Amino acid sequence: MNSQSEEDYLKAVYHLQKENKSVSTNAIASYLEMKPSSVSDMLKKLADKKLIYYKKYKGSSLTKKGKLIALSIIRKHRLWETFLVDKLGFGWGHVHNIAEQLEHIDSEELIDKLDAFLQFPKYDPHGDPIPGKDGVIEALNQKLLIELRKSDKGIITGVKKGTPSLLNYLDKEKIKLGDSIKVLEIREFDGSFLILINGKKIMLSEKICQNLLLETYDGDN
Amino acid sequence: MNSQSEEDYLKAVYHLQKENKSVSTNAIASYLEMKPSSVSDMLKKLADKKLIYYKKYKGSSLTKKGKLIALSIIRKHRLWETFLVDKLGFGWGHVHNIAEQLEHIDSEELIDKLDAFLQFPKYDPHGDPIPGKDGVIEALNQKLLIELRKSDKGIITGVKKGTPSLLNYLDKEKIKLGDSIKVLEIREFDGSFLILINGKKIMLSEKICQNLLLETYDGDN
DNA sequence: ATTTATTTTTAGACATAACTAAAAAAATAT
DNA sequence: ATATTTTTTTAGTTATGTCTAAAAATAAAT
Repeated sequence: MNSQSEEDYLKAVYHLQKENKSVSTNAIASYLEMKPSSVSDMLKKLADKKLIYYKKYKGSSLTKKGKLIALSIIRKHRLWETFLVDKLGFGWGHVHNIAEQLEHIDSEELIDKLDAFLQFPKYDPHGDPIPGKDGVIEALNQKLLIELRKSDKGIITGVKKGTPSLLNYLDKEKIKLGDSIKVLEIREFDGSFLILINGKKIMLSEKICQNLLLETYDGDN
Repeated sequence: MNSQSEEDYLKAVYHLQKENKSVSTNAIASYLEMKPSSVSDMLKKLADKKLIYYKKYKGSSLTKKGKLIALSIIRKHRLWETFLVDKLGFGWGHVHNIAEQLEHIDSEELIDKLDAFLQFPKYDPHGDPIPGKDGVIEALNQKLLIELRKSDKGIITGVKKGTPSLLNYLDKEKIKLGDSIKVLEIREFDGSFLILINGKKIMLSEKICQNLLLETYDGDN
């Protein structure tokens, strides 16, 4: 068994690791809000356990074993978030901290039964895919709204950084996962987007567009 | 906030503490499967935090504050057990260890919403009462021995008035808390009871029977 | 190519929460 | 009443996981 702390580190490396590139000690430290020296210590320990590859001064990356553990934590996190929103009626902005605790509960049977209770959801309330028992995670074809051009269409599937202020804003504007949008116009001078959503025209600032994830489908018409 | 460990100790004292009597260090140690020296250390800490009363060599008991915390943990434990059995389909024998972990999740909002989701259950799957938010717990189903009828069974849970003479008498007869008894016969003329306890038949006067508390379970056979 | 700045690691300190072994207090027995 | 046993506490050790401060390695700048 791995400690809660070890699990947090593995998850951090997983989230920071883009395309198998190794992750710097400082990046992990700032992600976890800890000092780099603490991270160094832990990396050594995780390397001893063969959960990460680690070369002094050269950063670290997950081994197969480490990645599987990270994915199982993420699986638990996202299933619990789904439970909190779908069953207990939490707003999607309020569940992260609680799921952060629940993800460390140790019982495979519990997660299997929770999964069944939720009817084997594929995505969590933020639109992030839920890894399977076997660690297989669906990489759906997501783009940031900011990457779209005029006339492109898409379906909102998630947010890049789920800060409460963003989530509250989306709630207020009645923008939710699954909504279809079409880009009507892009303003040169401030990068803001005029979009069509639920039959209404809405202005979204560049900042918002940098954080909205969409599944795009070919939108010539 | 209190650590998981501190919460476990408070819960242990709560469970061991019958009628405000103080609990011995050894009793806590054996309940938690730890060494008495470890318990001593922790008792000092909990006393500093005003969660228990503690006099060296004299045992410990919960303060009002400590008792409220213990009850809130028990509330969480029993709500989670109810969830596991009623919603996830666990057998009631399999839920304890998982609830033991879940009870330490820190979020009042979570517990309130879980309570509502379960439709404010009064008892957990083992039949134990679930304390309310305010720490009010329904007294368990205790009866005086005098209220039982022929063939009834029960487990001794306490005494109504703990006078020395009564306690001495019980000691002499080797009657202690937790002993199972069965009513064999009730004598009309003096109200005395003939009971079966520890495989032996014993006569108990009416006076004694008016002071012995039992948890009864259905005892037709 | 050296110097300077940044990143990372090491070394040592601290808190928590457990342990063992020994001392002290309380309870029991002679 | 004293001796023995049991219970409880103290003192010192250990493991985990954090920290600060200083040293070492790497990266960036002149």
